Amino acid sequence: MAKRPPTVPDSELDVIKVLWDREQGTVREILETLKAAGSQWSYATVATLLDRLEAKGMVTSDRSEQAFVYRPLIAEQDVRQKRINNLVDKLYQGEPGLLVLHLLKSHPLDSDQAKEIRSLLEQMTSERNAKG
Amino acid sequence: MAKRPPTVPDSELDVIKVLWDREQGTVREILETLKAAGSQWSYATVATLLDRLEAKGMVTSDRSEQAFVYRPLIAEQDVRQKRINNLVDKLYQGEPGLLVLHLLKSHPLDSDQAKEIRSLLEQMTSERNAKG
DNA sequence: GACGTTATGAGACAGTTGTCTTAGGATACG
DNA sequence: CGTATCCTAAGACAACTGTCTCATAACGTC
Repeated sequence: MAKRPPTVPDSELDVIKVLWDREQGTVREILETLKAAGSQWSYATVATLLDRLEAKGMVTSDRSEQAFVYRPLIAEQDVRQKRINNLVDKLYQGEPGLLVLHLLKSHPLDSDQAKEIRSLLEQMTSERNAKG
Repeated sequence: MAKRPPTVPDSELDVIKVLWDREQGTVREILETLKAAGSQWSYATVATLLDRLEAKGMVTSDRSEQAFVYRPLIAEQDVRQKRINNLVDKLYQGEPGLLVLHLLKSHPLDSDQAKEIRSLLEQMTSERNAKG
């Protein structure tokens, strides 16, 4: 039964997000950043999470300093993409448009974003027209 | 450490989706439906998944016939909502608009949907204007 | 060179998920 | 009634997640 492909669960996500923000960091630095944001995790928890991320090839570490310095190997985009695809496949019949519709109906947007979305849509439509 | 709130993992989701479609069903009926859609699960797997869903209060069962008949207690909307909220919180800074933007940029829509989205947006905008 | 500070390694442990086996009870039908 | 069929119960088991403890190794300081 084909081993499941590696995923980035929520707790690991919190850790790698710090790396996306600051490009790199040691366990302690990440821990401090997370603490500042309200996390209660212990040093060991963060270290374990980084280990697991490394085992999955999502981050690398390099020991030039006293402590390992971790750097992300995957981009936030990749994780977003995976999560979206899963959501769309599982709950929106593979139709991203349905998800968009649902989002617009159930979640209020601020008007800047509404504007941006509209102009993006117009742009897409005119491109399509220009081509077709 | 507060127990985690109940979730509906992917495998259970496949099962409850069948119930959303047909309102209710026995283990065997669900199994057959899933098989028709390409699943390889055994009878026992489906039964376990239903048990777990029931333990979490997501479905009920009622034995009037020979076999238990299961019915969903939660709606697809609920699960969608939870998954979206998680996605938006974890990867879009709590801003649904960012997710919409991302979806539009990275996933092509067919033009019917594009139209629908545009008109929904227009409607929203005019409502806002009418009110404000 | 002994001592405290920090870092790593190893691994524990419970809860969740994905999937199944097996034993035993109820049903149906000859 | 005996046998084949279908059902439920019980639980197994490995992989994954969420968290942590503890031993031990390296570093810097007096």
